[in-house]
Amino acid sequence: MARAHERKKQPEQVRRTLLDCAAKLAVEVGLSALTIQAVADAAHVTKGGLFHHFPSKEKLIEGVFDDLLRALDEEIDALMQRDAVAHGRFTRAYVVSALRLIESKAPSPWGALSISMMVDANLRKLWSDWLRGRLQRHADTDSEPTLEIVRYAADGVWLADITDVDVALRMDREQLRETLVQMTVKRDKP
Amino acid sequence: MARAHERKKQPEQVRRTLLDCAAKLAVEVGLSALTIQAVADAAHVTKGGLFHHFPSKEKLIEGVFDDLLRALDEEIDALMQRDAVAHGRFTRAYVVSALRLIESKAPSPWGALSISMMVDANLRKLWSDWLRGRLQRHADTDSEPTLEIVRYAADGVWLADITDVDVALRMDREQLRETLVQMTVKRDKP
DNA sequence: TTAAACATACCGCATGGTCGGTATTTTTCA
DNA sequence: TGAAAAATACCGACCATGCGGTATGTTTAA
Repeated sequence: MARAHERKKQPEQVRRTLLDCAAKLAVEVGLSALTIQAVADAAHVTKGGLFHHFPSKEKLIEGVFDDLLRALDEEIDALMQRDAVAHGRFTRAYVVSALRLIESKAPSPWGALSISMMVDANLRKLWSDWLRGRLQRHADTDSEPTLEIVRYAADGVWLADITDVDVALRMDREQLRETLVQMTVKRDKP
Repeated sequence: MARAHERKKQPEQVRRTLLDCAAKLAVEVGLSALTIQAVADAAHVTKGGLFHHFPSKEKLIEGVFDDLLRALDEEIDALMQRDAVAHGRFTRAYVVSALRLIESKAPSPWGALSISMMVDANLRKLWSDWLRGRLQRHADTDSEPTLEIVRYAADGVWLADITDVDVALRMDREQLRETLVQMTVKRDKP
């Protein structure tokens, strides 16, 4: 098939640009206010061009979301590899990833997208499937009740952050992460 | 045709019906897909009639949301009154309320509304203010780090529920609530 | 009579999506 | 090799429609 070096025009490049622009715009204006036209403009493509790559707005969003999930997968995998302790390994990576996502100053598409994920049943399923998959994969190390609660707490922290619920009484991220991670270590029976 | 001898409608009644219908519809179709026309239809009123009571769609939603917050306030207050232990009293009520909201079979407006709350900056502020207010009010009993984590976890559980993220590996609500409540009791220094 | 509480009709407009056409590669095959 | 053929990538004008909102008329309670 494709044998020569890809030095000429980039056929797949436009699709990528579209995806990137959609993600970027989703951060700026929120997914609910995201318009196909704006994405096309940002990618220096007409609406017709966009619809050539994606059959519908829905599919475009799904594409962006897929990207995000893949990136999250990679990050979590990397974290888990560096973790020597088996018990709660995934949960720790989950917590750290979640906190890291909201810590990074540069607004990642996660904020806008994950909010919309909750609104859109389609995206919800993508997320649900992703999480279920990982949990099944790590059932041997991460199904302890305490670990579940820790994951829930991470979700809560993350939620509070992306929704800008800042109540000024909270402990800082550092402490929060430390405490949560601490909770994942197995308690020895006294 | 229209029966002439129907009881007169109280003026405030229509407003209430509008609010209720909006809440109900928000559950069914999601707030982002909620249309003013649908609300008016459901309340057996025309769009003009609706706009007589609410100057804009935004205000209508806000009205519904206000209702929810008031109801939550009442529930939490009631729970706190029945709680003899001071430490973590609010957090316990918060947890129980949150879990109860998603436990009730009848879908409450909380699901759809709180999802949209995250999307809409306006509603986010309402929530943020509400929470900050309560936390300040109970600063003496509910500012321990552990309690904060418990509240986060409650948020996470609630989030997982309203977003239908069902991963089949979770512990049941009963156990979850019990564990969380248990975490709110003050640990004696060993 | 008067003001509130509705109904009716209509508007502006943004938006997702379509459709026919065209330029540019890639493939086919004599 | 190279020219025809076909597939691909994109343009740009257009459409259908639903939506929030308004302007104004009509009924009802007091």
